[in-house]
Amino acid sequence: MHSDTPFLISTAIPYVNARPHVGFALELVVADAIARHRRQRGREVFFSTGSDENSLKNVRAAAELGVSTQTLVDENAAVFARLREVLDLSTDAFVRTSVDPGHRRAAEKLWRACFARGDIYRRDYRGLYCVGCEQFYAETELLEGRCPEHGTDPELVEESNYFFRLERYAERLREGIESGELRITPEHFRNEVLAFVDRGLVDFSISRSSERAKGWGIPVPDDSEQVMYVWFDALGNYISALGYADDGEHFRRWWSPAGERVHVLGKGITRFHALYWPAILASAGLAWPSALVVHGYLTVDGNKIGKSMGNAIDPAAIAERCGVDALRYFLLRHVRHGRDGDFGEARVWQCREAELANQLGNLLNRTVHMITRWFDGRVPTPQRSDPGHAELAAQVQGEIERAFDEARTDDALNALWSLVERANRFIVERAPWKLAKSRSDPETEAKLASTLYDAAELLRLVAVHLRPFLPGSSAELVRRLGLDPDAEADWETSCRWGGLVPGTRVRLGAPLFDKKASPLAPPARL
RNA sequence: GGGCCCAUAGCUCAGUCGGUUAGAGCGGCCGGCUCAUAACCGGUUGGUCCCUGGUUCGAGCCCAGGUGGGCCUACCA
Repeated sequence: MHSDTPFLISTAIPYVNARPHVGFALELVVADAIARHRRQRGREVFFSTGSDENSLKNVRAAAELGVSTQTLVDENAAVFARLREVLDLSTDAFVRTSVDPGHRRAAEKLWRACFARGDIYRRDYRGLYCVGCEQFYAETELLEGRCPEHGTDPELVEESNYFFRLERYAERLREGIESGELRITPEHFRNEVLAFVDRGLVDFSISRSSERAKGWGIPVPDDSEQVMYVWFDALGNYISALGYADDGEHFRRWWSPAGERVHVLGKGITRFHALYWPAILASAGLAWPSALVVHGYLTVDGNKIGKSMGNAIDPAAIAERCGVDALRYFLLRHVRHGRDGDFGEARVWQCREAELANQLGNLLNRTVHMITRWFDGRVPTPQRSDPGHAELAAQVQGEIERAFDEARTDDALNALWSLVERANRFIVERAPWKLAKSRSDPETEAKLASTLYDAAELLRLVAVHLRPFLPGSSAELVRRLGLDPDAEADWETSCRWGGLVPGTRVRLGAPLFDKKASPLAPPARL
């Protein structure tokens, strides 16, 4: 893989009818870790996110609050955009579908391209429509003829909409997914999509009457009576972020078949990304995404997250109390890739204390203290490093690379943690505090020096690998080891054992993860 | 109604192709150590593998039927 191959990564763009909750923080953080990891390995990365503002749900939410739709959307989009700082994200673009001029033009251009291909046609449609839900229901979905959400009688609505010829792309989609042209991870979501294709794909509606949409949304080109179905315009954000509307150099570079194009999304919208979106792209003569990374949903203390449940946790509040890195750490290690996971502030505190403070923070502290005390704060020269350490370094690097290839951040962190565990065990085995009592013996002195070098070098490797996950803590770790966090380093070189130069001056400092910060004393039993 | 996913230790989860005594981390308990943030290290405790039936010499794993939870459900087939 050439280092100049472009790597594009995106999150889905959420509705902004309410404030963000931790579930979306998971998606952002997973995408961010992947983006940072690829940059670290020398790739050029473009990481985009944004907000889906043309949804009818936003219109409804605004009406309930008695504010204009644009006002609601502006305010909430700002809160989502602020997550960049709150969650320490490395995003390069934030697309706002209701205000970015480039987005509207991109959606129009995409529509026209599909239309020119003959994949968009008009058809009469009649269905049972619930005004409360703003959506159509099949008869079988109704409960005793009534809306399952509201218990009201649906209206029989008849209108003419535009449709996309999905059926035409069924075989093309199946082949692309089976061959891995479009990778879907984890595999069980790929299987679900293929099973869905097997049952037959039918054309889908891509517009609504302007009246039903309350005038909100992007008008269909050359037909002001209709607005685009929100999914058509929302999916387009991935290319409007790159400047598709102007077909400039930036767009051609990043949405190029030569690079990688990865979408990170929640399991609920897999179908839109695995079928509708590639079909639209194929119709418009554009490349497909190369991979979909599908994540599961979070529950909170075992309960589904919902506004009506009043348990929509604000990720900013968690980051404020526990620290961004503890939140990122929990989401990236303790929520398994592609699976649902349970979130709770007590869980974050618990792993912050047990793993971040006790295992990692204390490892740094004890190592720096010993070097300061016995070697005047300078990393000693090792006579002979433990040969197992170079081997471990290579093994961990390989495991992390393989895990990231499949977006398994949890496994990558597990692999990384074996370095932390190894270092703590190694220190106890060597018992440097005993060696320090017989320093007049050259053999003992050499052993002491080698022991502390190895501990510090293991910590350097931890910092290298921790960087995509906990960028702030990684940088601080690097500073404590007396190195420059901003120094650019080649991936292979930085992963190799022995990078720490003897004589480097380490720095004492406040605990990396201060346990006194925990409000939960004692930590909750889980 | 249909499609799909999940269920293994108190908690979070591994468990390969069906193969001997079902594993890890966290928590609990006991011990060691004193460099360190009362941290660290070792040992140990802990199981109705959701239920019922089937296939098999042998099932956590395969098959059928249930139970519980989750996601999707399109002009429906």
